Parts: sequence; C-alpha cells; structure tokens
Amino acid sequence: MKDAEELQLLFKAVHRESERRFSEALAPLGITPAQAEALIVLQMAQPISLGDLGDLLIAEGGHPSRLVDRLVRNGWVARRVAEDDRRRLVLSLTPEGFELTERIRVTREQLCEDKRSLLEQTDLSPIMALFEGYLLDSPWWETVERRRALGREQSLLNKSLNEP
Amino acid sequence: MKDAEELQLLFKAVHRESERRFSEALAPLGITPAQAEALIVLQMAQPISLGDLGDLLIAEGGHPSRLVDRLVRNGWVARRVAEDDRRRLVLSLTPEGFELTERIRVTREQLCEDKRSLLEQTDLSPIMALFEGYLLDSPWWETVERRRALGREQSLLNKSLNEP
DNA sequence: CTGCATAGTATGCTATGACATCTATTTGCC
DNA sequence: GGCAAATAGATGTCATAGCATACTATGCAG
Repeated sequence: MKDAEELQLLFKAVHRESERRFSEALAPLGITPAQAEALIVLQMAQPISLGDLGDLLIAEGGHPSRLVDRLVRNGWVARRVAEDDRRRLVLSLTPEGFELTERIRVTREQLCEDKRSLLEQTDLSPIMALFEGYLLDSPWWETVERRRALGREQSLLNKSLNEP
Repeated sequence: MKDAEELQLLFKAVHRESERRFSEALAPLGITPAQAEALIVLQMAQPISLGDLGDLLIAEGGHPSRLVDRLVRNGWVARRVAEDDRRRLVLSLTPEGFELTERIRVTREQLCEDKRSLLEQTDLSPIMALFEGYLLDSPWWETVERRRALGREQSLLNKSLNEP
C-alpha cells in the first residue's frame, strides 16, 4: 500500500496548489474559488433555488446560505422569495454578477492554458476512470452527473445559437 | 479545454469524498484528518520543532500552532521550549499520542484496503506523472520531497530492525 | 554594550466546510 | 379546519486554511 500513501500525498499537494493558483488568479476580481464556482453554476442554471444550487455544488452540505449571502452582499446575485412557496429563495445573477462571471470564465481559461502542454501530453481517461470508480458509491456522484447534464444543456444551447 | 473542467470537477469530488471517508473512519478516535496527518509525521520525525513540522505538512502556512495546540490539549503531544534557543518549540509524542498514532495507521490501512481492487486495476504511474508535473514549479514540491525522504528513512530503519 | 534586523511562534480575521439545531412554511391526513 | 410531518433556509459551533500582524528571543553591526 506504499503507492496509496504516495498518491494521497501528491493528491493533497495538487489540491492545495490548484486552489492557490485559482485563488491568486481570482484575487483581482475580489472573489474566492468557491464563490467563482457558485457564480459559474448560477449563470448556467439561473433562476434556481438555494437548495437546488447546493445540489450542483461540490460543497456546503446542500444549503450554501452563507456563500450566497456574500454574493448578495457584493451585489452579484439577486435573492427573492418564490411567489408560489415563500420558503424558497430564487437566485439569479445581477448584471454586475453576469459581467463578473464572464471575467471568471476568462480567468479559468487562462489557468487551463498555463497547463495545456501538461494536459496534452497525458492520457486523461485512466485518471477519469479511477476518479469515477472512487466516486461511484459516493453521495457526490449525483452532483457530478447533474453538473455534466448542465454542461451538455449549455453546449446544446450554444450550438443552436451558432447554427440558426 | 472541456476535459480540464471535467477533470477539475471529478478531482474536487474525489477530494471531498476521501476527506469525508477518512474523517468518518477517524471519528471514533476523536481526531480529524489534519490532526492524524500531523501525528503520523510527528511519529516519524520527532523530536521536531513547530516550524520543521510545518515544512512537512501539506497545510497551515508553515506554522501549525493551532493544530498542535489541539494535539497538546488532548494530551497526545508534548511541547517544550528548546534549551539552546528559547524561541523554538520542540514537539514529541506522549505515550498516549504514540498509541493513538498506531491506531491511526490501522485505520488508514483499512481505508486503503476498501479501495484495493480499484487501485490494483489501475496503472498509477501516469497519474503520478501528471501530479508531479503539476507540482514541479510549486512551493509544495519541496514538501513532497521531504516527506518522501522521511518515508525512505523510516523503511531503512524498519529493514535494519528486521534484519539484525 | 546598544540598537536593530531577523527567526520562531502566536494571534486575529475572513472564508470554507461539516454538522447540528432552530424557524418558518407548506403539505397531508384526519 | 386543524394539527403533525416534511421542506427550505438560517444560524451556531468547530476545525481548517490563507493571510497579515504582533510578540519575544537571538544575533549581528557598530
């Protein structure tokens, strides 16, 4: 099991390093990686309730109240109670939030670009397979699936816009 | 760059899931994954100063004062000032801490065992290579190297004990 | 020997993440 | 209609994690 320890060590280091880089790149925008992820998902899924947003984020036990609080405080997200059910909150991006999210996308692309050569010289499929195998019987698997579905929706949308 | 997003999503989910599993497995021992890592490293490197311990952990900006605080409060770690330099703290495991660390090792082995079949049917070398490539120009690379050296020391020690 | 830069830790602040508990609605069942 | 159960969020607590600042002991320049 020596390999497993080694893998664990590298995995943790990679996690910290990627967080650090993302965080550093986002600093000029005044947001954190977690906030960036929430905004990206919001842009794809809005309008959406707090709980449904939580089901799309790999974080925050399903109810990212406080994360959303900060986004609202900064004027990037609008939060109103649903008309049909006053328990539910409906979230959507403000114009400022939309613009910020576009800038987040650019930042993220740049980060990928930095590692392009590394990614291109690697066959990712065995890695994906390992990760998926690890996740299959975990509660996060559904979240991953939902995010994938959201991504597919989005590309269909783009395609139909580009091919009228 | 669609692959990169996919990879990022899976990576994050795997991170959360492995933390969750480790945390769950450690709960009966009354410690957290971060504390467990610190104890394991302490067992291999004691006696060691706080800063040097920080250089061996993938966490806590080099000075895990508060993490160590909790370990001391629970009676697992002894903390005394170095005789030659009263700025330095020298840390070592108490007998209780040593015993706890042995139990952590068992727990960790069991977790690996759960994923044994998955790990065995995977060629880990391309994954390690990707991770190492990502880390090479990062501040964590040195930490990884130091941990590896520590591991090698340890196996040499065991070997010389088993072959007198 | 004095003053000052530096090393080793400690502490404060903010954000995240997991968990538990509390509140306000709504729903369902009688 | 009325009350219990379930649902959607909010809030509190603890442990990380990163960052900045404060504090104390040491060492070095003069």
